[in-house]
Amino acid sequence: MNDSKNTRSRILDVAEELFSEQGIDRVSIRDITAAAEVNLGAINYHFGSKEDLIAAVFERRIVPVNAARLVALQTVRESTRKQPRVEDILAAFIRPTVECSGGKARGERAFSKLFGRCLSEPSPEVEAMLKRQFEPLVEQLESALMMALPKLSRSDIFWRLKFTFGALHHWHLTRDKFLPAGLDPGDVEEQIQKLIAFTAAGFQAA
Amino acid sequence: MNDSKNTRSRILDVAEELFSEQGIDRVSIRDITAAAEVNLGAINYHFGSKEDLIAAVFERRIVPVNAARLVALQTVRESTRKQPRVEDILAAFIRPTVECSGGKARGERAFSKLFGRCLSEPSPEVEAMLKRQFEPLVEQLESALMMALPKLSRSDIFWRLKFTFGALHHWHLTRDKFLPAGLDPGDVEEQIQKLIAFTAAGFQAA
DNA sequence: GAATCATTCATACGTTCGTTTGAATTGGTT
DNA sequence: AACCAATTCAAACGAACGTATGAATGATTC
Repeated sequence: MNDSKNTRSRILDVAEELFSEQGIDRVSIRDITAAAEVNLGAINYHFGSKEDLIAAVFERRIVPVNAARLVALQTVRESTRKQPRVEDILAAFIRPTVECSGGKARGERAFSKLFGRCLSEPSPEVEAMLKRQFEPLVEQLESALMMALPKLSRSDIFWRLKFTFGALHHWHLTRDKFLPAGLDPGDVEEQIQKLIAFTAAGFQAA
Repeated sequence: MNDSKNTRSRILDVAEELFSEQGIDRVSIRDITAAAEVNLGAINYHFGSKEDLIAAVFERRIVPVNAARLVALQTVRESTRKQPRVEDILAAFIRPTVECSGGKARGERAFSKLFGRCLSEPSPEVEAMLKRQFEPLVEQLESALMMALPKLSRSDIFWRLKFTFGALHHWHLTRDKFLPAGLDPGDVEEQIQKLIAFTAAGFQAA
């Protein structure tokens, strides 16, 4: 068990959790190193700078998620010769964001919030990274949706996809917040099905 | 023309624009006072602290918007004896967020981004303020939606409303970002209609 | 026109931030 | 045992932060 790897990955895990909980700007590298029980200099040694750590934290999650999305999308396209189902396309887009979180418990929640937060982080570096990571995915998504919904204009596809992004990420970000008392939130699978049903119906609106 | 009022409102305007553009945590009070061309001490003098300024900036916009939403919602309920239309309820929820922005141009964009940002700000103070400002509105919204869609469970209403929140706020936050080249974004009215149509269809999903 | 109040101003305080430095420590190789 | 590269460590750096202070300035009232 390499000790360096331990330090590095412990920093990544702690940073992910703190970023998820408080947002990037409210977490100092001293917060991270203290919680990870590593030396203050460890972040700059292993990652170079705070910005590089931020990129590493987000990319560690987003890269495999978007890769899984592209694979799932390709599967949908291949399994249907003519028109893919909207639900299947949206499921290919939505499901990997929960399935790639690995274990459950608080690790899952941290990832979920981190993922939800990434689209609302005001940092220009994060925004540039998002654009890079999401561009090919959005392209494939739009193309698949145009096949599934040939009546829709490019503009309609674009905006409805944006609404879907918003619903998905807001769900990730606040799924354990603002819960009214006495309402059973149900399990994750239920919530995902609700989200897919909601957005699929939105796409199929007249 | 009271000079104090000028300073106070100039601070509010500048703070709103900077918060919208960069997020709360990335804007220092020195940024604000410099852009507003007022003295560094002006913020602490007029508002007490940065936290109080933040609250003032958000509440100045959210209070009238949520008030207008409640009025519009009441109008919908009164104009229909039995079942209100889902589209009308959602319009009562969505339209005030653009109509209360006052003038157009960059002022509107600043308000729009500020509004989109408020739900994703990680500050606990902002979150507490949101809960206070949105609780009565959400109550009315859920009640009206249950009348319009009696087949839906409370849980369904809750989650679909959350998805709607996400779509609305993400639209506000990024409506001039990630626009693909060669796509006419259309005007605001078009986009709102698309959003209402999308979410209304989502609510009416089987 | 003197006194009183609200506002503006320049300046400084203490804290926290990201980063750097150079020495100490570790683990593996010869 | 000696060496070397990788890693950890304590300490310090300058910059930026929110806030506080007391003197100047302006307007209002008597």
